[in-house]
Amino acid sequence: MSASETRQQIVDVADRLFYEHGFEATSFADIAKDVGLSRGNFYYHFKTKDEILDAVIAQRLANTSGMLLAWEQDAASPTECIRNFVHILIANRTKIMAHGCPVGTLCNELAKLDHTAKDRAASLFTLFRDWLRRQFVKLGREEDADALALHVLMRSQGVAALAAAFRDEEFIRREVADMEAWLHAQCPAASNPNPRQPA
Amino acid sequence: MSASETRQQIVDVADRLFYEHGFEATSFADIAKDVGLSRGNFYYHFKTKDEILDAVIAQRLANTSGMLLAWEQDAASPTECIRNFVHILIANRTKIMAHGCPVGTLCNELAKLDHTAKDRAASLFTLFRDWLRRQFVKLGREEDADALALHVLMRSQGVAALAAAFRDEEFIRREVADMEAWLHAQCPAASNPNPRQPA
DNA sequence: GTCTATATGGGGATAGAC
DNA sequence: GTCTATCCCCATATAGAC
Repeated sequence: MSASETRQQIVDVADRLFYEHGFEATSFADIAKDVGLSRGNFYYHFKTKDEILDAVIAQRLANTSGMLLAWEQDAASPTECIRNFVHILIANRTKIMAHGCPVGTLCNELAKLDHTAKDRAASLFTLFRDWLRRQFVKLGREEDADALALHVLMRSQGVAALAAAFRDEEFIRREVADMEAWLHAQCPAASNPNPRQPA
Repeated sequence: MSASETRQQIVDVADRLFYEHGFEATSFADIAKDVGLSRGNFYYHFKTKDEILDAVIAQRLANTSGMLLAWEQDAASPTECIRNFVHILIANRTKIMAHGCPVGTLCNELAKLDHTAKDRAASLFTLFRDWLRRQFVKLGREEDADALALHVLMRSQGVAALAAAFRDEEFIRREVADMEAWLHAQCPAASNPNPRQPA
């Protein structure tokens, strides 16, 4: 196998394990085992655990950027864009109930560890924040677009946190519906040619 | 020093360190150092790290119960009670911006570790949930009291998570004010003899 | 590029002196 | 009740053969 392919596999596995069990609790041996690599060979690809974390965050930033850009190109309206974001909670409900929000929990852990990468992890939030702000600007809410973006982010974080604590799928669906109602109330005049049902 | 005093000191220090740095990242040596105890002597008071965690959670449950009970006895109305809860975000803003919500981040970590104590940590949420539900019942919202309670909890979790990621105090104050407006809209007929300003 | 073997350090936990 | 000394395991990280 080529070095780049192996490296990619390592990042993919590390990404998943960091999400499922946390950064600190995931050992090199865990990653190597799932990739099917010896611990020794591991260091050919990554010198330190922090290097893997950097690669994982970089990949998440790239994937998230791509996803948001695609949404912006495909969605019929800014409202539809924001709805897409909110519906991540339902689409990923199983994983969220098991492990929480991938971004929120990582930021949490790195902040407690006072890890050097904590700000880069938080920049994942900034990606969503700026993108949401842009949607609200398009909806004519220039003045409080950033506050609205943070409000949507805040709600999704709260839903993910409680959904994980209580393992309550009905709670997720209820709060997503409430966010859609809130969204509609924020921009009542917004065009909405392709309405989607709450669940 | 008596055994019970030393034990209490250990629990207090562990409580703080678990909050500031997380459960796993806090070592026996860290706790012992802050208490002024040798690692060896430590095991006279607690046999395992999980025992300390149990004691910390038990203490948090007791303290929280006491606080909620006192609020219920002192507050002029259920609305005032809920407002007290929401205002924890402002009262503890410095610590929240640094380390997040003590309950949410602990539940998070224990869930990822699949720790046996994760459900007991989540019961801290249940304490708030049941208490909030009771307040909404008093306000005449029997039918959806639990959903409203979860909604308030959800918002406070979301605010704590983002406040920690962005270190934004203004965001906290804005969202607390928004929650108070929401609360007022939920129970417009509720008596409110002692209104409190948003900040 | 992949392996085995190994160095090094930290953390949980124990034994036993005082 | 407190201490020092120590054991054991696991995790990061390295060296060097293949």
